Formats: sequence, C-alpha cells, structure tokens
Amino acid sequence: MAKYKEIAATIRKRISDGTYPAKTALPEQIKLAQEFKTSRMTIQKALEILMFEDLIYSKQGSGTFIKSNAASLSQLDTGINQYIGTTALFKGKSEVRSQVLEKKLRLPTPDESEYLQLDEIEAVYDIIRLRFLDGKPYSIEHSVMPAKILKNLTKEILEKSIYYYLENKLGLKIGSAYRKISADKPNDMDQKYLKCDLTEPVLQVEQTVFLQNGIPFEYSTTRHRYDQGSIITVTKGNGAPA
Amino acid sequence: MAKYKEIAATIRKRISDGTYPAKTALPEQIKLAQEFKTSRMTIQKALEILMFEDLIYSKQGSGTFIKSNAASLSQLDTGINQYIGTTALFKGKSEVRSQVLEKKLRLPTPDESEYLQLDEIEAVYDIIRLRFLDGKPYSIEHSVMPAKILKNLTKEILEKSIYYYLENKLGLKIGSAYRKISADKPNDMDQKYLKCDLTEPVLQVEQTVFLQNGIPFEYSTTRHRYDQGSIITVTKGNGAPA
DNA sequence: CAGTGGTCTAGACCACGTT
DNA sequence: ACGTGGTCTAGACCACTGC
Repeated sequence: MAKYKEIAATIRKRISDGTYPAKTALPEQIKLAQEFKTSRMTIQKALEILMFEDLIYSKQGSGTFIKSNAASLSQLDTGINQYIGTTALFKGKSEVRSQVLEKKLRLPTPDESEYLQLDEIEAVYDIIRLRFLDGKPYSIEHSVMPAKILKNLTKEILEKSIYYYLENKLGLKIGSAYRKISADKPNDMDQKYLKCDLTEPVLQVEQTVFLQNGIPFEYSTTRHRYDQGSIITVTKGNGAPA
Repeated sequence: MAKYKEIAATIRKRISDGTYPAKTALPEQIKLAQEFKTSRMTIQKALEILMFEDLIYSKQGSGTFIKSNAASLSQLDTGINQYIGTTALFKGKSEVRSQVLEKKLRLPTPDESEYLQLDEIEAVYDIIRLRFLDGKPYSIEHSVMPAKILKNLTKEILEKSIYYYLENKLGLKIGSAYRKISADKPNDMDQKYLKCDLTEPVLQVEQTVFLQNGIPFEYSTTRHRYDQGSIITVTKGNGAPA
C-alpha cells in the first residue's frame, strides 16, 4: 500500500484509540514527517485523507486539530455518503426479496431521454419491482434503464441486485447519484401493493444514478411505506466560505 | 489565488465551454504542466479539485477523462452537497419569514444530551419555529441547541437565520450534518399550524449539525408539508472498491 | 516575530493499461 | 515496451495565527 495511506491508517488508529485525544492538536507536520521518515508532502497527503473523512481539520498558522466527534466517526468502517441499494442495506439482518411486477422494453419519454441522455430511438427497460422485507412488502421501485447498457437483463437478475450485476458481471462502476426525496399521499399502486390506507403516506425517492464515467444508467422512483424506511445522509462541511 | 486553483478554474472553464468535450481524455499531466509552466504535482492538485467536483476521473495507466455529465455539472456554481438552511435556499425567489412559537431554556433529555454531547446539567435552548414562504406556513422546526454555544440568543436572531448569526457574529463555522429523512402522518401541531388534514402527510428531517471542530450545535426535527418541499442530495461515488 | 500549515518545484521511480 | 497516472523526495518560500 502507498506510504501516505499507511500513515493515514496509523494516525486514524491513534485517533480512535485515544492516543491523539479529541479536541487536541496533532503533532506538527514536520514532527510527523520525522517520525514516519518521510517528507512533509507525504504527511500532507495522509492528513488530507483524514480531513476528507472528517476526523481532523487544519487552521493555517495554528495547527491541525482532532474533531470532537472523531472517535465515533472513525468506528464507521466505510466511507461517507454511500449509495447502498436496498439489498445491501439490510444485509445480514433480514431477508429481502423482490417480485418483478413488470419488465418491458419500450422507447423513452421526453423526460426520460433527457435524464438518461438518450436519443429518442434508444430503447429503455421499464421495470417495476415490489420489495419484501421478511415477507412483508415495504417498497415499490419503478426503474427506467438504457437497454444499451443493461444488455440481456433477465428476470433472475432483477430479483437479486442490479448493482451487483453491474459491478461484478459487466465490470461497470457506479459513480454519483442525484436524489430527490419527498413525502406523498398513497396512490392506487401504493394502496394495492403496499397496503397503505388513505392516511398512510409514502416516502418517495426519485433518483438518477450515474456510472463512474458520468453516463446515466438508471432513473428510478421508489416509494416506501412511511413506517418502513428512512433515508440517512451525511453532509460534509465545505471548506470554502459561502 | 493559489496557482493550482487557478489552473483548476481554467480547466473547469474549458470543460464547460466544450474546449475539452465530454467523454474525451484530457491532455496528459506532462503537457498541462508545460502549458501552465508548472510542475506535475501542481497539475495533480488542480485535477484533484475537479475530481472532487465530479467533473473528471483518472485511470492509472490510461488517462484522465471528462465525465459525460460534466458540462451540466460545471454549471452549478456552488459545491456538492450543501447544507443550506431554508432561508438561503429560497433566496431571491420568495420571501421567507419565521414565527417563534416557543423559546425556552431547559435541561436536556437523555437522548438530547447524547446527541449533543452534553452533560445532564448543561442547559439547552428549546425552540419551535413556524416557517412561512410568501406568507403561507410550510414547515415547523423544533430545535434543541446547547446554551453554552448560543449565548444570548434573541428572538430577533431566531426570526432571521441562526446560521448567519453563528458564522458572522460568533465566528463559528458549520461542519458536517447527519440527517434522517422520513415521511409521517400529520400530528396535532402539523394539523394546527401547517393546516394539514389527515390525508396530508409531512416530510420529516431529523438532523444533528456539527461545527467545524466536530462539536454538535443543533439537534432538530423539521416537518414540512408534503407539497411544500423536497430534499435534494448528491452522492459522490467512492473511489475505493467495496 | 516565531511557529504553524499552504503552496510549489524539478526532478525520480513505481504501477498499471494498452498494444 | 511504452505511455499514462500514482507516489515520493528534500528542499524552498508564502500566508496566517498567536504571542
């Protein structure tokens, strides 16, 4: 592994085990460079990682400090702000199953061709899946995906995880996602499949997901029963003044 | 401005105006270093900014490429994933006003002292505000903040923006935030103040906001009328494999 | 003014992908 | 094998903070 990553890991460990206590200053970059027998640039690359993880922050002219919530943050082993699909989310805790309500190939609507950056002649898969958690329905997901990316999409893949198929079978990497989250009254499908009555709202997540190269690969709308899910987000502070 | 930031700005401009078209490779780092009369390290710091902004990505051994959604992304002048308060969000578009329904000093509940990392003997402000957009109520915000941070909180400040007060008057910087977003049935207050009937749900955002040094400064629950707001998030792809 | 982090250089070698 | 990005060095000077 790269030296600066190893240094970052060492410092991260010292933060989580209390060797470097919260709210105190880290040793100066020069000292760290001496200790790790490296240059200041390399120390800075290591510290940059920890800043990105929100464990420390620097003030020019003053020092580099450990955030007061750093110890608890460093326990989380994965990065900030993940885009975990529903299948991975409940992994190990419960049993998740998908029922494919619809799977057809059609042409995109004008909106969809804009969101997915497609020509009007390029077909899309139109898929509706009902998700079950431990046998109980908890969400309906309506996905539209370009057929040229998801070739040979089978029902079997849809019943498992599309994300797994993309990354492991097609070798494509997921990049960013835009999401719009809102609350809504239950519509006919919600009432039928999610067993919502008129006073039971849904949490709707409308999202466009991009591959690493910036090509959109999915536009979807997911509606959750209000008592069956919430969205957690972590927003990192910007360094730049407004 | 630092040279690497200027270089990043120049390249960003070339991406947005099409000088460097989407899906193509950027000039090699050596070439860029020559053009800008600088070293490769400085070019890399410039490119790092653009990667963080999700405009480009690199593949070792291959090149640095422009994402296909880069041009549209570079139009957004502000950074990714902002934590803008409601006041700033609607700036220039509409008129936002706050009515303070409650403002008292009390001791924290066990949950609150955990979220806010407070001793049970440290007082908190308990504040309930009703927000109006163009004269119509659209959300109720219940905030709990440590009194030791927000000294001398006046009703006047509450009617404007707490965030503005923090950053400009107290010189404190906002850092990260954790949010939990969910949908819910309207409760008594929602029905009374947001004029929700029983079939009109609310979008609830429960959040803990931290200062730059990691100290929590606000735990709040905001309930929006379902037809008056949605949450937009942008999730950046991780570089690391799962 | 002393001490800290921020930027920058002009090289070098390594790791990876492509051919 | 070659060309790309990734890492790393051993310095230098600048910008800011705090005494």
